[in-house]
Amino acid sequence: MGEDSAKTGRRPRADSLRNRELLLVAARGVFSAGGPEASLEAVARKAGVGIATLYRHFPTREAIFQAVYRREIDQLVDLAVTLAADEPPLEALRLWLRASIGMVATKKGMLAALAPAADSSTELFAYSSDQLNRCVGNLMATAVARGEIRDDLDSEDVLRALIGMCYTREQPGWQDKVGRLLDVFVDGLRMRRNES
Amino acid sequence: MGEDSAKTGRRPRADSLRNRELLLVAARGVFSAGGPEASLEAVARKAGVGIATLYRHFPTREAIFQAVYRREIDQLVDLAVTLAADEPPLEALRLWLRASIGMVATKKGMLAALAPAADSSTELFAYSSDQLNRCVGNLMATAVARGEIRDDLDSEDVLRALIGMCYTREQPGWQDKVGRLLDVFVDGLRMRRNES
DNA sequence: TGTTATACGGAGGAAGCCTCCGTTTAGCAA
DNA sequence: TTGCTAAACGGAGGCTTCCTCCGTATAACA
Repeated sequence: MGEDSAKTGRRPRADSLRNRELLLVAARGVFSAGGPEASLEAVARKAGVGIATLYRHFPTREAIFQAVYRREIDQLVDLAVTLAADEPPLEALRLWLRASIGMVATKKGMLAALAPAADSSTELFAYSSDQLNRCVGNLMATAVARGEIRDDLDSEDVLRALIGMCYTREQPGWQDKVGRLLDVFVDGLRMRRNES
Repeated sequence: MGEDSAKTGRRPRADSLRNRELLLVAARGVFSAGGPEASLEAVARKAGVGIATLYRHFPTREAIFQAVYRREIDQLVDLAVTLAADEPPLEALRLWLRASIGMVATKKGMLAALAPAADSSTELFAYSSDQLNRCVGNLMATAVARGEIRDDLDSEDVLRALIGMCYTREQPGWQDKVGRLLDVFVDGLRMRRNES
């Protein structure tokens, strides 16, 4: 598989990289929709590869979860940077929180799934908490500096609100509902200045 | 099945009652050991009945979980009463907490398993919280009245300690470890009077 | 002791888990 | 380009679990 080929100096095969990518994308979709119980065969099917290919890239259920989750975190970090550059501070925060809903959907499954194997996953969990706090903290700091939002909350408060809202039981369409709740929440963060 | 036979006035069959009992006992054992993922077929095997019998008594996975859990709670309530009558207050509390470990082992699985179906299970959850708090509260009150333990903790604190300790990751033999931790905790509750 | 509602057991089809193995293909060197 | 080979691929197949259906057995009642 990909990692091993590094030993021999030969470049990893293009199809291997491509399939790994396809699997991660498929897994994200499947796990977000169906939780961590979702079948690995469904992931392979959605990715359009054989089941053996999935197992070759990710020997255990946990392995593919971790890979998906870590990538989600990294993408959120990138997104935070992009939004901070391109959007007004408050809007950046709002958009970032909305984008995070999908991540929490995946993660919710992860928490249960990762529980058995403590070692590697607690490390990943610590890493992710750290990264997310940093993102929210930066977005908030900018908005506070511009006087756009109140300054008496910290990043952990906001993250807690996000996660708490996502725990509204998963009816069909829950992600939209949470999105709306988040908009209201962000609106509540705003400094009231000169409103009619 | 058992419930339905009430409609016709005919008494429920003895074998039906017996099998239901066997299934509950077996399920308790299987779920405690293996979490809620444990196979229902394993439960039926352990109970020595056919798989269809299990499904007849408990049409869904959730149904058997709820039945097991509710029974656990009720047994703990009874145990609290018995211990309060038969043992010195502090010892009663200690023994009750130790007995609770098994319940938490079952429940840990339940929380995850019940999550999908919110309605019935939140009711059960509220019921159980209430019952357990009452038990601990009574045991503690007696011990406090006798001056055996400190009086600056309430029943929720102690329950939280119990549950928190049980979340030490499930290595083989975790129940024993938690038992020892609990003993230490209970020892910490004691009033220090005249020790050498 | 006979009748019948009731419950029982297990076969069996569907789906998932994971492994093994014959086939294909991408990288590299000639 | 061509050929070699490590590397990756797909899917069959053995196993387990889920859940249902149905023929058989038996407990309750008359």
